Amino acid sequence: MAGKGLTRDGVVREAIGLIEERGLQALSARELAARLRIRAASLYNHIKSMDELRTQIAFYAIAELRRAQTAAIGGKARGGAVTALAEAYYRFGKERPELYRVILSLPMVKNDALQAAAGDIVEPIMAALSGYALGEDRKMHLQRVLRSIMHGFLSQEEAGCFRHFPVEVSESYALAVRGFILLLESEEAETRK
Amino acid sequence: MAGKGLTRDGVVREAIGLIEERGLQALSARELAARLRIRAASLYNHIKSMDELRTQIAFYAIAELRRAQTAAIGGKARGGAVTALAEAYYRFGKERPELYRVILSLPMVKNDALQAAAGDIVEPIMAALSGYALGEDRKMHLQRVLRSIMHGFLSQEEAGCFRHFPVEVSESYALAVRGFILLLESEEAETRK
DNA sequence: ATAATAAAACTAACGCTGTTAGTCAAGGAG
DNA sequence: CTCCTTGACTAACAGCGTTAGTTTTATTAT
Repeated sequence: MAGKGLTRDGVVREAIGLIEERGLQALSARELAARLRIRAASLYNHIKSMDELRTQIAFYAIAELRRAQTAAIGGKARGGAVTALAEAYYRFGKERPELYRVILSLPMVKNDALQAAAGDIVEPIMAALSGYALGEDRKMHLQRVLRSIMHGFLSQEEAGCFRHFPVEVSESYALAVRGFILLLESEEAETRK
Repeated sequence: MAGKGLTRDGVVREAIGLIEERGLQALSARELAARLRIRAASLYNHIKSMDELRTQIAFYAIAELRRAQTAAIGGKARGGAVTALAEAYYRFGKERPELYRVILSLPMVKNDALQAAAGDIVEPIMAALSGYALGEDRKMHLQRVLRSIMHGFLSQEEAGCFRHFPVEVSESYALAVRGFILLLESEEAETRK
């Protein structure tokens, strides 16, 4: 091995650090290279392209989000699990905004492996719904609904759409989650009948 | 007046055409200029910057979305109005995907006037909810919820998150809307009590 | 220890991006 | 007819990601 002991993961980690510190749009080849005390061209000994790097970062972001959600539902069931999951999702968006931005910016990229990874977020949600007596298809539909609510809410708050009206944002979110649980119970009753 | 009768609105319109034809990321100063049979630098006689142009495009996109929603709820009330609104929103995302992408990409930009315009989308939604007996604050919360559902759903579908599971996407959306109406009725009952 | 090898750094350059400065030509107003 | 504004132009800059080709450096084998 030659060089400065720099590894591919080290580059990714430095990129994440840069993003969390100075924002997603501050990530550039030259800026990242400077942080690593390297010239921009040398980055290409470790990564294939900046796009691939961004994909790698997205993998990390998705894994972190998934971890937070899985941890949140531990030991809980039904409404409690759903509420905890939704809160964990929200907290992630708030505490690591730049990392969450990476996930928000995914629609722009078209990458099969990444889309599959994004599907990983499905699992904890399905787990949270497992306490409800629902068919697999129904559960899948409902999982999409919950994901839409959480993702949509954070997107809009990030965009500043909620800023101009003087009613509590957290209350709106709680209401949304409550509505989802209502739907869950209604669907469960429908299934049982 | 000198030049080729080119106006600021003409530039914006050409940019929208370019975006709808070749995609949001195909929009560049030189590409747009070429379409107008002009050099890139000459664009700056009509627009202040590419960012300002993008903002202008976003204004248009938001106005169009709002128009579609307002038209959809015409003559309808309560559940019918909400369903029609949600369908119109979904259809807009499907029929003019690149224009909708512009709205999706808004979070990245921080622009006060634009955020205010984004608030315009509130109006038709509030109108759709007007048939329900709800306090103003409650209505505002619920408007946020519906917007989150619609926006979140299209975001995720755009991102390809729904692609890997063989259950109908439109059914998931219909379920989400049904759930929202359930919440609406529940909140109305709460208010009346 | 020294020579060979492979990894990782380097410099230089290309084509792309948005943008500014300075110039020139053409149409309308006094 | 002249003035002057308007909108086009050319030339250039700094930044971006990226590639090719070269040199350094660290490890391994002799």
